[in-house]
This record gives sequence, structure tokens and C-alpha cells, in this order.
Amino acid sequence: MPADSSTLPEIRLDLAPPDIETPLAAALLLADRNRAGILAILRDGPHCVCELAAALDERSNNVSNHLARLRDAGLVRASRMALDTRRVYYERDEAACTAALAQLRTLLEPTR
Amino acid sequence: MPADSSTLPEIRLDLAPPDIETPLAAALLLADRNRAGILAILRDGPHCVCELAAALDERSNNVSNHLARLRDAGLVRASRMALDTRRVYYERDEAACTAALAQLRTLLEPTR
DNA sequence: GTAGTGTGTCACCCGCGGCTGAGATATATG
DNA sequence: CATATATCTCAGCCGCGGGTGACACACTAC
Repeated sequence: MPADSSTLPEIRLDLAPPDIETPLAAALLLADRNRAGILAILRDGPHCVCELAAALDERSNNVSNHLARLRDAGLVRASRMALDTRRVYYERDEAACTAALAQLRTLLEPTR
Repeated sequence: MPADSSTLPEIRLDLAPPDIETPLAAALLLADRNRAGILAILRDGPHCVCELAAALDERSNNVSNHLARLRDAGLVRASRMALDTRRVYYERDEAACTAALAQLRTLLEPTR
């Protein structure tokens, strides 16, 4: 027990647990070598799964798994192109990526 | 083998693997409930380990472990304050947090 | 000195998530 | 139709990282 509690900082044991569910979900999506690589590669336009797999030196089914995660989160879109309907081309959803970045800002940007 | 390769998009199997080490490291740091919570709580100023542990409903040694990770990455600083030298107060390094956010921008921001 | 509190360190356990392999589906060609 | 390529799905395995427990260390009060 402190001798002089008025000069000591008050200990706050009743701080509210912060709501970090959404930014945490965004961080978890980026916290994987292959998913981060996919998003980086797709910055320069759409690519098909086999191109991504070759660039990442991973198997296509593994890349497809990660693409499904990103697709479920809305960060990428899939589409078959007219002249090459066998392949599935993926492209970034820039609006969703910006939204995810905004979530991460709530963790890393000062409140001010 | 395509019958008419001139009308089909060229498949790029020689894409360079992107360098994502630094943004990946930043994402891995944020991709944990307790570390994300610590950064969120510290937005409103320094707090000691026991306060963080209480807010996160975690044991102090566990919180201390995560603080060490954030400290090694430079995102937070530790200091003992004059009037309360028993406790260790942690505060965000806003410059480092901004730098980490800049790394994540390389994944989520359009290149333009 | 001893006792008590706050924090740090580390080995260990264990669950979660990434990778794999097998199979299914889709599209094209012969 | 059969064959080939590209992608998708999912159960299972396994390594990595977070939580725990025990202990050491730092500081205060007595």
C-alpha cells in the first residue's frame, strides 16, 4: 500500500477492453506470406491462379485456398475472361482494400 | 497448346516474387488479439503492464511477453516513471507505428 | 535483513491454421 | 465420347506460435 497515494498515479484496473475485431480480422488476412504476396502481385492488374502460383512458387490448389479467403473477405474478385475462359482471373477490389487499410489505421494511427 | 495463341492472353509464368518481408512482419505483429489490444489501449497514453493485463483479461506475464515483441519491433517504449518506479509504463512510438502503417500501405494501397 | 508487489524470462503444452493429396468440377479440343 | 488443362473443395497431417506455470529479477515498505 503506497504511503502517499495522492502523488502516485492512479492505477486503472477498469479500462474497457478495446473493440479490435475488425482490424484484427484485416491483420490476420495479411499475416500470411502467400496472401500478402497475392495482394502485392495483383497491384499491377488481374492475374490467373497459375500465374500467381508460379510467382509464389506454390501449388495452385494452395493458392486457390488463399484466394478463397481473400475473396470471402471481399479483397479480391474472380472472373473468367472472354478469350480465356478456362482460367480464372483475380483482381483486387480497391475499395475493399482501402477499407481494410482504414481498419488497420485504427490500430496504428495516433488518435489526435 | 492453344490453337490461336495470338488471341489468347499471354500467360506470365516468370513473374517476380514480390518482396513482402517488411509488410508481412508488420501484419504478423498486429495479427494477435492481445497485441492489437495493447496498441489500441495505448492510444490514450501510457499504461503499466498490470493495467493492460486487467483491460485485456490476461495474465501479466503473458502481456509482458507480447509487450516484448512490440518493444523489439520498436512499436512501443518502456520506462519507469519517477513517482512510481515499481511499475513499468509503456507508450506507443508513434513514428514507428506510422512506419508500420506505411508498410501495410504497400499491400493495400493502389500503386497508381 | 524479510515480505510483498510488479515485471521479465523461458521451457513446455496444445490448439489453430497452412500445406498437401485426392478427388470433383469446368472448359476446350479431337 | 475421351483426354487434357485449370481451378476448386476438403479431410488430414503437422509445424508454429500463443498461453501457462515456475522462477528470477526489480523495487518498496517494514
